[in-house]
This record gives sequence, structure tokens and C-alpha cells, in this order.
Amino acid sequence: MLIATWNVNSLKARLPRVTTWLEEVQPDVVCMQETKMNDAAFPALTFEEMGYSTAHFGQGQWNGVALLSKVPMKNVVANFAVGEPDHEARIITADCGGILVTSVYVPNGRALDHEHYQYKLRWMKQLRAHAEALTTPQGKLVIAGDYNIAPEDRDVPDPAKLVGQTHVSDAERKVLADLCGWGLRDVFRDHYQESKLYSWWDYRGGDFHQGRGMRIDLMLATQAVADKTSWVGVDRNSRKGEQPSDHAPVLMMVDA
DNA sequence: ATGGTGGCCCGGCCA
Repeated sequence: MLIATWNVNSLKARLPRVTTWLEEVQPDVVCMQETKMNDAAFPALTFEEMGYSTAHFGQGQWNGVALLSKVPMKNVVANFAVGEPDHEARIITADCGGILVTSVYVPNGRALDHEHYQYKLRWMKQLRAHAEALTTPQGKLVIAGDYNIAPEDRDVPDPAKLVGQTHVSDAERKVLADLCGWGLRDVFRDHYQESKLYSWWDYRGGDFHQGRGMRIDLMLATQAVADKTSWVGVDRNSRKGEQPSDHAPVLMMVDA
């Protein structure tokens, strides 16, 4: 089963590229983020014609997450599975062919002294509670999406330049490590050790072409899933060309 | 230190 995550940065703006990509790559399950539309505007029929079941949790012009699945999808949960519901559309979960799959769009944080940063830290703690509520560390769970956190210094080009900024702070990395400590593996890191492998590049300043990005789109999987993961990759080509998202898809192949 | 690009939708906000 090929599972992908992609922050599309507006599904309305990206739909032609998304459908072309689905035809080429044929992922079985897709976690999508930043659809930036209402549920009524979500092009479910377009995806259904391509063989996908869909679930969307939107709120309008910001945020919005979705799941596409070619394998039977059931038990859809919009929002957190436990605790106070988030007031923004950032998380959706479903059972896709026996694997619990959660698509997440973690709050950006904006700045270390901003209220939004505290929201981000709280959000990550609730995400751990969400995982605990869904299953045990021995279960089959993938939480994939835009975490807006670069887990380690090797996930950014120049750590010294980012001191004092979001995405790399100790507190953010700690709440991510705490989530993984529950029983999730960063499957990309199980397969690649080198630095300078990214999933997001700012539109500005020619960052993509100059290799300035961050690895902030993560696929976290319980051990049972990670053990069956034969391949992981970032589809950099999808960051090229006309009207790209600023994120590239990340993919993992889970053997039956 | 700022602003750069590109979403939202048309004046800034957000990333």
C-alpha cells in the first residue's frame, strides 16, 4: 500500500496538478493538507471517478485536511479523537484497509513569543492523546502531514541562521519527540540518514533552486507499520514547474 | 533588518 502526504496549499489552485499526480503515482492513500475550502467545495466526485473514497474536514479559506483512499475507508473522525475539539480544521482520521491513517496540519506557530506558538505546543500534546485514544503502540497507525517542525538540525540547511525562529525550537522538537516516544517512528529517517533532504521550500528568493528548504512534512508510523515499510521518498519533481505547491509529496510503501 | 512569492480575495493576513 502506497501512502502519501501532501500539503497542496489550496486544492482549488492545485487541482490540475493533484489529479495529474494521482494518475502518475497511483497512491492508495493520500493525506492532504491546506485544502483551503469548505466541505461543499471539495471535489469529491473528481477523486471518486479516479477510484478514491474521500473524507474532507474543511473550514473555508484556511486550513482544511482530507483523506483519499483506494482501499476501503471507514470510521472517519474529523477533528481530534479525544479532548476539546480544535476550532480549526487541522486533523482527520480514518481506517484505510486496516491501517488507521491521520492527516494533520499542525499550527505554524508564527513566532516564539506569539500566542499561536503556545497553540502549536498544546496542539502537539493533544495529538499524542489522539494517538493514545485511537490505538496502542502495538497497533497500526500512521500520522502523516505538515508538522511545521523540523525534527533535527540535519533537517534544515543552516541551523545557526534559524536560532530563535519557529519550526526548530527546543520546545517544538520536544513535543514532537514526546509524540514519537509514545510509539511512532519517523519512517523517512529509518531509510535516509543524510542531511539536506527537504519536503518544503519557501516560494521566495529562489529557495527551491538553491536548496534552501526544510523537512517538515513527516510520516510517523507505529512499529508494526514501520517494520513493513519497504521504501520512503520525497517527490521533489512535484515542487517544480507551473504553479507548484510550496510542499512536495512524501511517500511510503507499506508491504502487505 | 527587511522583503522577497503566492495562497486567500481585492486590503492585508497568512505561510
